[in-house]
Amino acid sequence: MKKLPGKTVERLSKYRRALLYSFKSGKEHIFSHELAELLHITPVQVRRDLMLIGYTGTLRKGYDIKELIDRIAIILDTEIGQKVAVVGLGNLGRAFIRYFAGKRTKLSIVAAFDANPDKVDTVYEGVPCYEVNRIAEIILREQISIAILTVPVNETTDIANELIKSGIKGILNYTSRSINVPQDVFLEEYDMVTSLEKVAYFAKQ
Amino acid sequence: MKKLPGKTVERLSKYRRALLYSFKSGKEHIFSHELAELLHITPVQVRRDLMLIGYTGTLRKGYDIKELIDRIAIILDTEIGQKVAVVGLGNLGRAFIRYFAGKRTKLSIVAAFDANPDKVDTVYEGVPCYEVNRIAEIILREQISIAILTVPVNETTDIANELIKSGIKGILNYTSRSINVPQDVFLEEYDMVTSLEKVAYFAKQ
DNA sequence: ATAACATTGTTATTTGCATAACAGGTAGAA
DNA sequence: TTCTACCTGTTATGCAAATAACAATGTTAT
Repeated sequence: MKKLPGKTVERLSKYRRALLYSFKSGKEHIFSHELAELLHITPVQVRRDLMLIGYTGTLRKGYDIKELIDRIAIILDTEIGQKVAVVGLGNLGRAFIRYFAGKRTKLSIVAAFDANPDKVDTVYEGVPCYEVNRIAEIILREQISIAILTVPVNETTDIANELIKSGIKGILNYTSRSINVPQDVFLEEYDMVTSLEKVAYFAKQ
Repeated sequence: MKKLPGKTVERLSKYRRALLYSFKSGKEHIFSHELAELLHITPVQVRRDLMLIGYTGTLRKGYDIKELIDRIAIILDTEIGQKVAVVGLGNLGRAFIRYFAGKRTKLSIVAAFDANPDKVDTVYEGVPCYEVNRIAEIILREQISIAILTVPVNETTDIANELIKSGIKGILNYTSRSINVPQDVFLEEYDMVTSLEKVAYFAKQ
């Protein structure tokens, strides 16, 4: 399928979670305005997104929740799943691991890396922590395709290059240092401090 | 001054950090292409942003780093500073507190809240943790205007409403449940799981 | 002196995305 | 039946932001 807009992909992820929640509570069909309300967006936005993935509802009942969940899974997931590594086992890295622990999704965190010897060779929520110099080895062995980068800022560039050399396909960079990636590596950067400063700016006066 | 575009505000935050870093290493002037390189954006973008805040460089030396830092501070900061609360002292909340601990900026985290009795009345990195039912009281007493929301998903809505009732001006919501705010409250939402799923989507094939 | 160059500041164009408008269709009521 | 109400799906418009194009200006080299 043709690549979808990034924002649509983000919403699909959110739709799915909302739908799973509704489905668990026994609901079988949902209207665009109901789904929209859960995400605080407009019904038109919902219908437009679903149009893009070619899913079509029924006029009187809206969308079949189970079908739609499956449809989104076809778009977002891969058959065999994707493996993820957390690089930097600080508070942020642990937050990620905790969230995914025990959830059986197609995304699984299978390794963590840290420079601190106290953390190396421990297991956090089922995820083993390796020494950072083993990145290439473990990524290859475990077939990891995605890395979450939560290391201290001055290590960012080196670690990022190591990840790229190791054949990673996607990086989620939470450090405040922007990184460079080749065209075939997808990069998403998010800076918590910047977000807070943005909120502060718009919250004043 | 007229409100700036959100994206420009975000970049101003990043410019400032890069500039502070350059200034510390002894640099006094910087060209748009140098600043651009640090953030991995284009020089045009830099100049356009600086045009919007009305700062003008010199033709041969580029921008005066110190002056520019001060100029950005006028835009982003307030005279007396803004106080921030972290609601939910989990891994994510601690990550935020740690980052700001000891940094003397105009944004200071002055309170944390948590429902867990083991955490209440402890101090993390200099930030006292209060029971969640004291939100209104502490926000008023400490004149807190910004809240970072990192509570478990099912508590999100109630806590958000409590914050709004208490007169908060900006909320940074990291839970996966979207919230509703009145017009005069600025809301920024970020969902780490969605971001990871987005990276996974674009990283496949 | 003047041409070539490097850099800033501004205007114009393009792009991606959200919003709005509307066309189509089915169930139920009158 | 026929009308109304209420959905969905699609096309059209508007908006914000990024990119591109270009005008202005001072510096250096010839």
